Amino acid sequence: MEGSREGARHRYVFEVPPLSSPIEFAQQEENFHGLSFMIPSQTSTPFIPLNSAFSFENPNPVSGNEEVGTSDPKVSHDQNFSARDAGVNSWWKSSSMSDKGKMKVRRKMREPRFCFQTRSDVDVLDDGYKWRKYGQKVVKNSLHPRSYYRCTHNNCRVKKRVERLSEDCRMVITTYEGRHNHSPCDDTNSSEHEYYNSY
DNA sequence: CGGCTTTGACCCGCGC
DNA sequence: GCGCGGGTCAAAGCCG
Repeated sequence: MEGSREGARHRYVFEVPPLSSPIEFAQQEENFHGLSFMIPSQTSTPFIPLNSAFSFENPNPVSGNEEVGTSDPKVSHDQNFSARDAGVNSWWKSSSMSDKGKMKVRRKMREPRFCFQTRSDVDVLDDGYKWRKYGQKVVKNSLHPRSYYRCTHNNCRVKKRVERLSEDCRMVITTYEGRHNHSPCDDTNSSEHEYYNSY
């Protein structure tokens, strides 16, 4: 089962706001690097995050408490999808493990992170990258478990969390963390430049 | 057979 | 100090 691949076989039902396309928003947010991987230059697998809620995280948080806001009040309030529920713990952890079950280095991570909300029948949206699931967890205030994915590309530590809204199981919250050091749909070819150097 | 998912356990930060 | 909640690991099993 490969979610990301499976996603390509399904049709997403995005709710497209007529005015503010996430794409446009994305292109204006040059600073936010994590987003670039959401917009593959090749549209062979048309992943377009045309969702009703699309949010960025300030890559340079003022207080250290990153806010994950969304344009959808459902998410930011009802679902409490704040920085805390978006997994603030992950910022403190590095995946480098030296020994079995022992974290070697734990430090605040400054990985770019953003989340968005889509209406989809599948959990894992096909964004052109290959993801491997490494965990699933039932979280509080949510009827649906949260899934944890990691990019399978070599040395790419981008992670994402996927969870469904408890009140509307068709709505999927995807939170990306980190940025890819390679191109989408290009796991085998190593052209790693355009998404890497400007952050 | 290799890669992926599943799932229970473990670890850590935070709130009380 | 303790318990809770969230994130990650890793063994086992599954599947192409």
